[in-house]
Amino acid sequence: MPSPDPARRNENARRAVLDATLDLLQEVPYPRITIEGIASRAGVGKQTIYRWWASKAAVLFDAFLLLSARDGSDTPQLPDTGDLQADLTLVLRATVVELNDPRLSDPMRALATELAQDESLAEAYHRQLDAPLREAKRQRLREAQEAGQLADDLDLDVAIDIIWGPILNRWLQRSGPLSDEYVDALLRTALRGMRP
Amino acid sequence: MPSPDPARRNENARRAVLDATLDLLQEVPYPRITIEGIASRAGVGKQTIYRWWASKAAVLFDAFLLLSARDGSDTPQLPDTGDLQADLTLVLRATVVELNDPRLSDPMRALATELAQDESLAEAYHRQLDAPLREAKRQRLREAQEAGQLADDLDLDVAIDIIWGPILNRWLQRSGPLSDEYVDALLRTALRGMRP
Amino acid sequence: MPSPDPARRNENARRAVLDATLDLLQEVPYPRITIEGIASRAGVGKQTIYRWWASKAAVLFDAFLLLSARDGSDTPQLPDTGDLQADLTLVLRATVVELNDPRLSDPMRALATELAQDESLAEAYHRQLDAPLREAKRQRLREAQEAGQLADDLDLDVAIDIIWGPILNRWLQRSGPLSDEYVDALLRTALRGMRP
Amino acid sequence: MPSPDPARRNENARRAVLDATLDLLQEVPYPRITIEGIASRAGVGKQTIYRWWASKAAVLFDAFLLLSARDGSDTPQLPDTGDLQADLTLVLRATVVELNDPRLSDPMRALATELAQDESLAEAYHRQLDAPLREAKRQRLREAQEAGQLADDLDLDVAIDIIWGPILNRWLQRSGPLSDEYVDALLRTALRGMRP
DNA sequence: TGCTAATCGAGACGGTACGTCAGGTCTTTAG
DNA sequence: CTAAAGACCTGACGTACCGTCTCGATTAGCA
Repeated sequence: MPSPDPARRNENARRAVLDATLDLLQEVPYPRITIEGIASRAGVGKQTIYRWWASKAAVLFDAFLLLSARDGSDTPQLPDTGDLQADLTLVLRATVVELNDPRLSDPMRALATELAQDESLAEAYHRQLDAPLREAKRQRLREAQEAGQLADDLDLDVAIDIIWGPILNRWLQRSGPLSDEYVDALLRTALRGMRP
Repeated sequence: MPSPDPARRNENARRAVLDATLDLLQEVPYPRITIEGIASRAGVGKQTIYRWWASKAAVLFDAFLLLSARDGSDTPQLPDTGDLQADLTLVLRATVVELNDPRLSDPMRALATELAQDESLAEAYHRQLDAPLREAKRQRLREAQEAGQLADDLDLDVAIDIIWGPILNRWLQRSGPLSDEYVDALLRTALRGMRP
Repeated sequence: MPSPDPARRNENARRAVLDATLDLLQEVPYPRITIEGIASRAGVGKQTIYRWWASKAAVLFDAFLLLSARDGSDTPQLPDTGDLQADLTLVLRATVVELNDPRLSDPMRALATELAQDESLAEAYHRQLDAPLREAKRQRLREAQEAGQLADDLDLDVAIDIIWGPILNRWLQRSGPLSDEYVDALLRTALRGMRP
Repeated sequence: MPSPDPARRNENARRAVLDATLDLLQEVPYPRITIEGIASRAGVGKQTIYRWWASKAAVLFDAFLLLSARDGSDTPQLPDTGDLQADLTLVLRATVVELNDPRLSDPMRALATELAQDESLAEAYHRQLDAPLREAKRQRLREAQEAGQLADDLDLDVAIDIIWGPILNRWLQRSGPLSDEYVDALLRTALRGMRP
């Protein structure tokens, strides 16, 4: 039972599957999306999906890779005007807009729930999708640290968690609305703990 | 088509369903648990489940209510030795132990993913399960605030999010290990931003 | 588990069940009639049906008894003008009209299929419903025999089967249309074999 | 929603279903046979049955086609020794043996009750199963007619009904035992009416 | 530039679970 | 104790998808 030869893979079919998945995510709640539905929407045989992807979650994941490659640059970067709080306010407010937009929020939720259930998928996610983003955040904080705006002994990964964790948690668990005021209050308190 | 009369509900059947659900959660990953499986394990007809619960998630939710009522007291409370950081360290370390224990972690993950997908269930969760816990946290912080250990203008809900959000997010997204060191580093930075 | 005491039986409930059954037979094909449907239509508890009847077929049977008692006299009789062929033509044409009328044909079909499947019900049918009718037929033939219109050695039960069997069979198996012409042709040939 | 492509039909599955049906008919009263039971006995998915057959009755019908194709020749024929009464006695006694044998009688009863309830099935039955048999009967009678043993003006279809109808009716309605004596008495009277 | 082997769309297949319906039993409340 | 009501366990219904499989009909890489 040899695994399929990637060289012979039909790129059209691959794109059709991922596009169909993204389309369906706009129309149907993720749990009700089926492999058969994706195949039929993509005009593709079911076997073509089973040949190249291990699970519905794997398709979803690749669809996200495609989406990210589409609108994000390859090496994401946070703005750096020198004013950390202002820059983060900008970034987090933009994030909040995205998280409040069903077109982005629904697919993200789908991926998030798959990550929560599937350890190996979570690993792939953190390596391929989250890592570059996290590195950009870390880089921005490092620059602030080097500029003396953050404490020298601050653990930057903890800092990232403190800044982004509350928002992501509030979003995913629906524990409250995500507003600009919330972002401001969060950043005010969070950053206060990080200054020298 | 009248909805069933709660007065005639068989408490034995209700308990059997919830117990079976909790049992199965120890054995089978939540997505592979089925209504049929619960019914058969509970020695109950499928219709009895469909009569009283709207979905598998609703059963899961009630099972959690039962579980919480079982080992948590009715009005949870955080320890108060006067030393906020020490108390929170204790609490968070205990939380981390729970989150690292599959017996608790797996069911919680199941509920968390359902909350992420189902708005009305999330509402019920926050009202019935999360609210009392959150109130306990708020109460503990308020006492610290009144004792002058926290800034007067601190938004306690934001504070709660900053303290617990990073941990829950890291746990659910599997973005990194949950260790005592992480708890300590998190609390150190988080609380520093909240002091007067 | 004593069987119920017939003396305490509620006649209203009994009639309501049988009437509901007859009503439903006008509206729904017999195989899709359910005990629950009868009970609900009759405004009667399911248990009341299960207490007094052994099966849906038993209810059907009693409904027929009621129906027969209603429009047939207690001791049915065939016309006797002295002209056997004319009398039988009259009777069979009337029978054919009934068998072509869905309002009568459908319930009869229902009973017929139950008889074919359930030996004890068939026995009850022949004893309670068919016997008087058959006796009337036998009586009419006997009179013809005594009047010298039929052979002395003719087995009257065979004669009855030859006269009515083809019609009933054609009706139940739908092997052809039931018309007056068919009745006439049938009677002509059948009776020719029975004359002295 | 196109109907399935017969070219892709799996003959093994088809045979397994029909064989399983015939097997079950030997073991379980027809009304208690279920599609699930057939599927499981045949080692076949339920959907495979629902894909190719419209109802349990349709499966039963095809099983009968198979059975008939098995032991009956393609073009059945009645014996012709020149002595019509002797030939028919032979045939009807054989029929009576079959009708008294549960292995044949039970499935026939099942089909007969379905025919009584389902007009389109009855049509298919008469076209595919009954017609050739009836033609053979008609042919045998025609030859007797041409040999001057039957009246020239005899309607052969009525004659067939008079000969076979009483037996089938007595069998299906269980109105009396089917014995050789009954066959003889029946034939004696019936044929007497048909001679020139 | 054909050969040939893998991929492709299609969809039948053996299964599992779905959510519904009804069967027959049991319990509750009222008369 | 009967009866209406209806919850209960059971099991079958007919449907939807699962993941595997087979079927021609393209391809795409090698010979």
